[in-house]
Amino acid sequence: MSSFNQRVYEVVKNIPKGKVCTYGYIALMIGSPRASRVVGYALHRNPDPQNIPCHRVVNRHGRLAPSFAFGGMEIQKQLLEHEGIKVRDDGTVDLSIYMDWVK
DNA sequence: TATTTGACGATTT
DNA sequence: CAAATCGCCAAAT
Repeated sequence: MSSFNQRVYEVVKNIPKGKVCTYGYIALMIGSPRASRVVGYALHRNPDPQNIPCHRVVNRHGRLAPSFAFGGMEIQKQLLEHEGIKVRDDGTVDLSIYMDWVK
């Protein structure tokens, strides 16, 4: 119980619809501000894709995962737009707008 | 069982 | 201002 991965999973689930979050912030929420790496890796394994909308998680620049996201950035981009999030051609989102829920 | 690496981020040099 | 290094934890080899 209380595994690291579990906490990441819970925080990501807690992300409001139409908003995004960064790996670093999730790490901060679980109590390890420097475990952003582990957060990303935890989502990489994605133990529960049904409840873990990885497409809502971006890096601190608001950029989507460049390597891969469940099939391609295009899909992620569409999912984000589907939630009402504007995604630039670069695959970046305005953290000033979509991250204000934490502030 | 031990070592290496991996969707990142902050700090230090 | 830029580059390099440290920190975090788990999974794969």
